[in-house]
Amino acid sequence: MPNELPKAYDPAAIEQKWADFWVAEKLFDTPLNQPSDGRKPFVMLLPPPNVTGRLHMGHMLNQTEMDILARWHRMLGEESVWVPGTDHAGIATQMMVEKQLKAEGTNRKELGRDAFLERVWQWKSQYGGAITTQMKRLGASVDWGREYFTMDENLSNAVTEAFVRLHEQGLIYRGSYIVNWDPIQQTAVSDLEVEHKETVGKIYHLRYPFADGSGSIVIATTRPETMLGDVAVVVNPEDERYKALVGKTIKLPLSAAAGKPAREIPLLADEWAKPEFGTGAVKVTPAHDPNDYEIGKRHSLAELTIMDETAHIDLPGSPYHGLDRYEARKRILEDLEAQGLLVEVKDHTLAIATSQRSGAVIEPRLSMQWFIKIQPLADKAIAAVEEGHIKFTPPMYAKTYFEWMRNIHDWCISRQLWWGHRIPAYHCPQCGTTCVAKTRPERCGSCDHAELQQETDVLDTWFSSGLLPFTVFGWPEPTEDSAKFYPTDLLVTGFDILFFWVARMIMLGTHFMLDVPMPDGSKRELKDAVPFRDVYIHALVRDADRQKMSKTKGNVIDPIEIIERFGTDAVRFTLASQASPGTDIAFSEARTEGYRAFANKIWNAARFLFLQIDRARTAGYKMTMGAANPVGALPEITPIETRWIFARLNAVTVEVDKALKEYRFDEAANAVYQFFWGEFCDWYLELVKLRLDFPEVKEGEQPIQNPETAISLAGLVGVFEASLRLLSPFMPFLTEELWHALYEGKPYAKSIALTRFPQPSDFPADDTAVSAITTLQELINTIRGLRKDLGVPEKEAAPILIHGDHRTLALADAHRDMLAKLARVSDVDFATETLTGTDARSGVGFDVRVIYERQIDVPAERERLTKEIAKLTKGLEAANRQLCNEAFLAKAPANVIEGLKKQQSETQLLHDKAKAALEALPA
RNA sequence: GGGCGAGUAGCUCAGCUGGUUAGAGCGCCUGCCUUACAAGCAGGAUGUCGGGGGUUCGAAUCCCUCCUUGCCCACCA
Repeated sequence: MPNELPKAYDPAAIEQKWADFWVAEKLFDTPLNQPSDGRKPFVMLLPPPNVTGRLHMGHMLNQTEMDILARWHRMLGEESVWVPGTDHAGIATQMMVEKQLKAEGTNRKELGRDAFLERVWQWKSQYGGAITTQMKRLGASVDWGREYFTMDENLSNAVTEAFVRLHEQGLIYRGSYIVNWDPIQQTAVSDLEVEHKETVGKIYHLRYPFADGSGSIVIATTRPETMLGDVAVVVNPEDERYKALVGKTIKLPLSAAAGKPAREIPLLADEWAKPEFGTGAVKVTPAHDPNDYEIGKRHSLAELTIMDETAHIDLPGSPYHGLDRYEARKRILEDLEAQGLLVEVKDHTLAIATSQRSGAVIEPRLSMQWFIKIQPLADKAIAAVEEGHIKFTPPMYAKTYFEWMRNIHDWCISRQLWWGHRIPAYHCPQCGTTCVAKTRPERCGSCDHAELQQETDVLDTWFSSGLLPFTVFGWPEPTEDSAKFYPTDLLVTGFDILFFWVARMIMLGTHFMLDVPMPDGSKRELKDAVPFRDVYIHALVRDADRQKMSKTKGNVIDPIEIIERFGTDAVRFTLASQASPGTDIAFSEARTEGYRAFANKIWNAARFLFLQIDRARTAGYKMTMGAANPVGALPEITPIETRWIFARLNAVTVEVDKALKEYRFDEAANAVYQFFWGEFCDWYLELVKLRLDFPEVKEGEQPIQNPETAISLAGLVGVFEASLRLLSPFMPFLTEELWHALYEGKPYAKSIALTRFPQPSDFPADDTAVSAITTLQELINTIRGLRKDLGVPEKEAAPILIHGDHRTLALADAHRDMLAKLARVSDVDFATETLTGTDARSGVGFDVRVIYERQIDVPAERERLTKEIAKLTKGLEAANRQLCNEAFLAKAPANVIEGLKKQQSETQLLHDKAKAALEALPA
């Protein structure tokens, strides 16, 4: 029997069961490559977590938001397709396995490329599923039938295809350029993978003597070790101090190597040198600094590489050969000082570039890399957002996006790693030609050599993930899925990958999909080439003190641990209710406790309901549970509170619908919370108890059925069932459990997730009922407050005397039972005159007196009334000021004036009554 | 150096396309085990909306300025 629910809600007892059920039953799977069935699809791509990842609160927030939307759209009857997958995460995964190897006393080079890759796959099959297992525990309603891994064969083929096409289109080039070099990973990384850290370092002024012995020039540098690679010194052509010296030759200190004399380098003029900075003279090291590289190009200078891949000096014959860069710096400074060439050392704040993954200080390095010529892609990506084909929420992120996109640099896509998509380029060892092809060519196209070697570099992980919105649907093949599901509707993600991923998807999506015709064969336009139509950027989840969560601070909240304590639904609700766009979430357990209480409230409301159902059955009432259909008009005899709660349900569904359309998860969550707790539980359940009278059926007697009771019970069940459906996108576990319990294991659908989401049109609005209940609530609240101040004991009933307008009196008269139940009113009597005095209080349409012998606390009442009068006076003054203002009356809209007038007269009334009450107080 | 935000009750945050007397949750105070729920019920207190100036009939909301604070981007030796 359903009423045998435990008294308190225990999420741990039910959640795993439903999580398993949803996956096992493939409830959220959609058929692959089927022609459209005419339904509107709702398509989202889950931002693929790294295969090495563990679930954190950011994931949980992301998945909660996406799941609310996926479930909502699904319940609206749309084909909700939410594609999950994991990213191979080149650097992260390779690091993970290399760490293992190190512990075993070996390394990847010893193992060799093939064996190493085998190890990585082995690692992946063993540990790679951790994060998806955690996702399943969250109840994310993703389509597991479409789960992918970015290194899957089909996706890898698509990556190759994309690379080859870009190369054919002249958008990929290879060349020797200065890149951000990570000396620990020994790979190039893109600009985005570099973090700049403000650090107080030193700036050194070094004296470079002229070769002719005619003097010297002092240069400034923060990296003195790079002087070994200097090929020139430049000064600004307008710099009066140095104008005359330009053209002189410098004898570069410390550059003498075994058997070789010191190198001589020229002093040149270049705009780059800013007279006001440092000494105004800049040393030029083209192979180890991006600016110097440019200078070098302008003056056709040599590019002298002096460091190896591990940032050790690589200058055979030099005394510094083999030294680590910092050791070399130390030695060089010592040697310069010994020669009297170290002029000055000053503190200097600079932004040190470090590698995001390894933390290594980036060493700019000249090396052969692959790049994407980004401008043509960026142009389309900018247009897509400018023209409104992609909408950002919150909109301010569009500004950030434009800012970055308009200052974009070519993207270095090659990585000197082993784990990843290997670049489909082939080098001829004989003639040195490189060709790009989908498959390995038999022979070199230039010299016919037979043994071409594939490029050893792999692609930046973000290259493949940037293609996902179309590759997951089968691109480059023209599939039904692609026709139906591209563009996806929405991307939900964090701002941290706005450039890494979002921007790249937009660039690659608009680029490649523009070439794919529309399902009807027509040419695709930019608006349909975009990878998604909406981007919702969510906040960062911080700890309760607004601190960023980090391992070093030890304030990381583990979602799995927290859901074990509070239940997944409570944690989801916490995140949703805080998810106000543009604001970070300070995750506090206190709040989660509050929502656990909410879950418990729902649970207990269900217990109450089930108890009533059992009582009704015992009394011979027939119960039908199928309430998921529109309610339509209510029968004549339907009591007012049931009319009211249906009208409220109508209003709250409007609110939720509006909020979710705007991605206002907080507003949606607050609306359902307020409705369920503040209205359904606090008022409706209490009121409906008055109708639920089930007399005991004696042996042999025919049960007597009260139609009002029957309709109330049906209303109660109907509203509760609708509430469960309304709540289910937010709290899928609890609602699934209770919904199945309500139908006693024989529900009309396999899951509440497959039912219809409550719609405004399902529930009749009823202004009369709403205003009646509102007035009764006001009356009850007034009586409750008065009783409290009079000191009437909680349990004791007291009679009231009421005076007021006809409508209010009629309501009070007709609903004495409500007053009795909710305000402990023992009897209602009517007065013909205004009621004042210490035991009376006024509402807008009434005065009410509670008859009770104990006198009120006069000083307390005086204080209360004084405060109230002050507040009313303030409001009154404000209103009067406005209403006496000609300009206001002339310019303000009519409805505002009307509203103010009405409010003014009501306030005046309350003010006068309060004033009278105060004056009536005994001295 | 450039860009984008934030400052509202003790705490975390709504409200900000200007319009009635600024809200919620948590916390706090008081009284209640009222047979769905003490993870509960009822009642209560709490804010010159960061400071200053301006626009307007009307400003938490728009503009200027200052203060405090966060984030992103950046090749200044």
